[in-house]
Amino acid sequence: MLDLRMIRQNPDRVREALRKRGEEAPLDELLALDERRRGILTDVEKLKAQRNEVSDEVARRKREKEDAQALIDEMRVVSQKIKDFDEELREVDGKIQDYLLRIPNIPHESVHVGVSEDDNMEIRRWGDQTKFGFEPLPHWELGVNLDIIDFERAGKVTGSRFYFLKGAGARLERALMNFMLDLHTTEHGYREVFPPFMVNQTSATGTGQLPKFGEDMFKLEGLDYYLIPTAEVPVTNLYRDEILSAEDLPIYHVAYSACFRSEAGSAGRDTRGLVRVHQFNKVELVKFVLPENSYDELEKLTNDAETVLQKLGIPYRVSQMCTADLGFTAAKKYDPEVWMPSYGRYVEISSCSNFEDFQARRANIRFRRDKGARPEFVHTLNGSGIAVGRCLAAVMENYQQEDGSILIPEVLRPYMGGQERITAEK
RNA sequence: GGAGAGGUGACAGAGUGGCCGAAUGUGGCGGUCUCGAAAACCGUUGGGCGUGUAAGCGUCCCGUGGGUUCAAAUCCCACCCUCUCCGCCA
Repeated sequence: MLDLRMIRQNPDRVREALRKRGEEAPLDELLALDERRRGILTDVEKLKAQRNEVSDEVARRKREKEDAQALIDEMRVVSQKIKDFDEELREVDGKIQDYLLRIPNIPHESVHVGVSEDDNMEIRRWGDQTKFGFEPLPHWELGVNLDIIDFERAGKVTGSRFYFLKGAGARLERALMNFMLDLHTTEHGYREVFPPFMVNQTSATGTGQLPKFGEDMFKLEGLDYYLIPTAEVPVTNLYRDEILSAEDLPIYHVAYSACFRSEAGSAGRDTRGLVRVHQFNKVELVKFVLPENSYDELEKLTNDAETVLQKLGIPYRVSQMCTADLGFTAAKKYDPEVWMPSYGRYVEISSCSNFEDFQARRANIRFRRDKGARPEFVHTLNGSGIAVGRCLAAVMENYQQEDGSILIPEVLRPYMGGQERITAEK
């Protein structure tokens, strides 16, 4: 959420920034509401001041056993006026909140302008695209052949876009998760948290999923619980409505969670395999930092995600999102993308963003620079470190052998009981 | 799920209609004292919004949201959360 006072002071700057994202925000209406609100506030607060003063006088007279009836009658009228004003104020406030919660973040000045995802820019590349001396198979065929992924029975048991992992496949998934968590906790300084997989509406609003993107989440019927689309939601909301002290910062958290996405509006896309499913595992990195450090922290965060891919030996590149592809909440965003032989292109496997104070303002996460200083909003960042399901697919495809077996990357072998290769079982 | 108890400032804990944004204690910060420290003593110590260059002024906040009243931490209603006992359960 943007700062209303900032919008009031720089409406043109905000309009221009949003235009770069391809958004038209109805700022005039918002600013009119804001003016209306402040007008009401001035009036109603005057009346309240009067009421407070007269109430004291009533109390005094009662104590002195004097008559106060005239004052009481007078205040009855004033109180009614206050009530009317308050009601109007509530209404206006609600509308303002609604506007503010639907305005996206402002892109950072270092983000290049674009009109679609085609304008995203590759900024670096690691490793060579995997070459095969044979016709490589997509991971969904490899998985079925080796009987380590079962889409068909998942369709029976649940529905489309679900899958079972079996045997070495299930273990490899677990190995990836543990490898990532261990890497980030022991080498990159993140503290592990294991979050709830459901959150309430306030939390989903805090990180920006609501109110605009409710249909992307699964909601529990009759309850104020949403299945999390990413651990970003519970972990960022850890410190909602809190004032941290500057010594606490930066805070780095890493969290494993299952992620649930309805994939509304993506019917027909990536219908096969593990790339686009309703439930997947992800290891997420979340940071709370001082505002002046957040862009350095974004670079480090992205590197931390990339380290996973380097250690696994999977070729990848990093794209910087243009203004049109930042998503609702980010001021700047990098997407590490892995080489996926079946797609013949790089596929997003992480997304590393700096939200500046956009989420912190929504979730009211603040810090105090010094004792007695007034609280400021922290900057929040997060990035996948990394998506486990897509990573499993990338390992399978890039490490497949001509005989249909899959070589296990060195760093995962300790997590696989020393196993070096996945072959058909039985 | 059933029965009961409770949610007040950083923490502990008073306050049951008016001088209570809130006693007192602890902690924090500043000071006196001291070679220094401790102790003791003195002072100070929340957040939001509006207004103002600022100092300040005003207003709101005692789990949340409504209501009663001239006036609510205090009375009423609903909800949320915590704790205890019972039931169920991985």
